Amino acid sequence: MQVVAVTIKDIARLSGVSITTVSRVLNNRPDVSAESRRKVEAVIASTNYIPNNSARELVRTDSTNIGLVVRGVSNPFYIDIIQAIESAVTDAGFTMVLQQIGSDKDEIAHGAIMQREKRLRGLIFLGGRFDYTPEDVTSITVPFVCCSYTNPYGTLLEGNYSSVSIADEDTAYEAVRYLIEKGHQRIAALITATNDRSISQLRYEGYVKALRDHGLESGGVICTESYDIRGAYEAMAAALQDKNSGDFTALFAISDNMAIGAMRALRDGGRRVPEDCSIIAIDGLELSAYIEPPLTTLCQPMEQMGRESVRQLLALMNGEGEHMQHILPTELREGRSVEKI
Amino acid sequence: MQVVAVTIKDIARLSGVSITTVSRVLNNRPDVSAESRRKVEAVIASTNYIPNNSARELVRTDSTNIGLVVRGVSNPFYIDIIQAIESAVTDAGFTMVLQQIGSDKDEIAHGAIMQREKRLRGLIFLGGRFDYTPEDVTSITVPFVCCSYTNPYGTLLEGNYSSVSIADEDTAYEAVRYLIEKGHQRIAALITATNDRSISQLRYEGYVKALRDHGLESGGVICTESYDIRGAYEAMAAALQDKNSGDFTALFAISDNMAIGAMRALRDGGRRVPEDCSIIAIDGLELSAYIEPPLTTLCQPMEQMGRESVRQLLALMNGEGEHMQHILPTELREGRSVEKI
DNA sequence: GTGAAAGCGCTAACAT
DNA sequence: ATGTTAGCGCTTTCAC
Repeated sequence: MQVVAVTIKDIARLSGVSITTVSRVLNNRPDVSAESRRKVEAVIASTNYIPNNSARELVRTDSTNIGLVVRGVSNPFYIDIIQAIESAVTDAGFTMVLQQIGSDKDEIAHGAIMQREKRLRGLIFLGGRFDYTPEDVTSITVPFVCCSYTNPYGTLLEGNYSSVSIADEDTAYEAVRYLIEKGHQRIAALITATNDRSISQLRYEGYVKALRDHGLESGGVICTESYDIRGAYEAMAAALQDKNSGDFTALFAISDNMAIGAMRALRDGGRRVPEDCSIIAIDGLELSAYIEPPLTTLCQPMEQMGRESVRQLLALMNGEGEHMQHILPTELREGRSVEKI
Repeated sequence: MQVVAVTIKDIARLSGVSITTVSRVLNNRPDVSAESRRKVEAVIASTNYIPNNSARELVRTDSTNIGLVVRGVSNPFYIDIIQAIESAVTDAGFTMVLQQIGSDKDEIAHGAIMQREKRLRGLIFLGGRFDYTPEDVTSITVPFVCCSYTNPYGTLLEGNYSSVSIADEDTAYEAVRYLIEKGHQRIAALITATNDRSISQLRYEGYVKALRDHGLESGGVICTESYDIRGAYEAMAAALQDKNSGDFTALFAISDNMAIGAMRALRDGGRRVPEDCSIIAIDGLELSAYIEPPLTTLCQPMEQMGRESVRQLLALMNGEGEHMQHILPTELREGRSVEKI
């Protein structure tokens, strides 16, 4: 099955012109006679010739590649962002090169490798770590933008990197305040961990602050193993078994996905949603509006987040923009998962 | 921001050895003295040097790349398959190169290009067209496997290509028979089109056959613009407005996603699920088990489908296997979306 | 309008 | 154990 590749040399030989002329045809250069062009194109078509990209990239000094490193393959929240980024990148005349990596991998290292391999002009990180050090960042020598997260713990200087995200802590605060305004006093939180330096931690901190500002005790903090539905289901099911937990009238979940898992566990435990337990979440997946009951959630502007990341990156690439932390607003989408009590 | 790249030559110069020695260190060859290796590694670390992959791939004759072309970016059904493929490919010592393309794009053309650019040893197509011609296929000169679909209309000879999929028509038949066994007589179908040569058409044919075999009339065929939730919602909502439609006690949806959209539209139209309308679908998304009511669906063995595709591909690559159409079984997962009447 | 020749960064004989 | 050398397939001066 080993096929001997057709090269530019073969095309040149078969069409009776030089390699240079073939190259010109390949790159749509004007300085080729119609006659030569026709011959070369005919040979290319008949041989199924496809230029070797490695060779092209090796010799070319410029490129139009923008890299996108996505951390955490199966996060449904990313899909719309990826599409927005892809279309914005394409609109700007660049090519998006996507790389997915597991949540246990280091996106900076991958980005650095990709930058060289693909001769990237810029990089976007989607869903990355929070604790970059200035040294980490030096391995990336092209402009980059953090999309959907920022560097809240100040391990980077604000003027030294760019990000586009929501205000996680504030958004969580708003979600919890919404529940409080609906009369809830015992509000539980469904998170991954209180101190894992992740989005979960930020949203948890918003939850804590909202409770404190309103003089409320926590209705329980339920931690999951993972961000997925099943993890949320199991954590909630376990919490309901626990006699010390479960005494809450409302739940704040850090993601729609986790809210859906928790909702099922609540029902399986004999609690109705929202009659016995209200639920609010953050993310705003399209799906969440279709389930029963429709989930009340704070929507991230995914489309805008993607486009804004690209806009910022292009500005940096052109040497125009300053580094900045772009904070986008979220929007409450009321479903029927929260009830006034 | 234009950074002059560090090359192997610089590393050689800075560490006082030849380029070859650096190359040996890079490729973990044994024939380098500990001393040289140490020096080279130190220089590499201090310069953040990353080998230029284009140059490596250009000169290498072999590669360990297997390409995966995914058609239709946002299909949630693919995510588990992709992960299964990735892990199987990695386990076999190969690297998976993923490329997503829109449903309006031609995966064969992309695969052909990718094959050359990435020096692929094999290709897997996930979610492709049904109507390949033998000529289309000639542009792919490495072994390939069609995953999740096959070539049911016989435009290819069976012994000339490989595929791993479910029996779409039979599975749809089974779904509809399940509804019939539950006492339903007026069963509607939610599909994209009756004759678009897609999975939708195959499943529609299974629906038609099941009705015919049981002497039933169709309860209505509802066609959507697209495979997504919203498209299904709108199509169903429109059907319910139509006085001539809507006279069904059960719905067969060709995908979980579409079932979820339809379920919402039914409820918004004042119908309870399953009391007023039962629903069954095909796919078996994890999510579908968590919604209310849990969706009754015929699960595709996504994990197995991915692994089997890789197994078949590796066999072809080794010149061992024969071309074959692998048909995997589906499994009924009963939720509570179907009621006996 | 066309071609010869240099070289992109790297690997792999083939010396030594 | 190490270095010298010849290309991989392509683009790009620079002549003509």
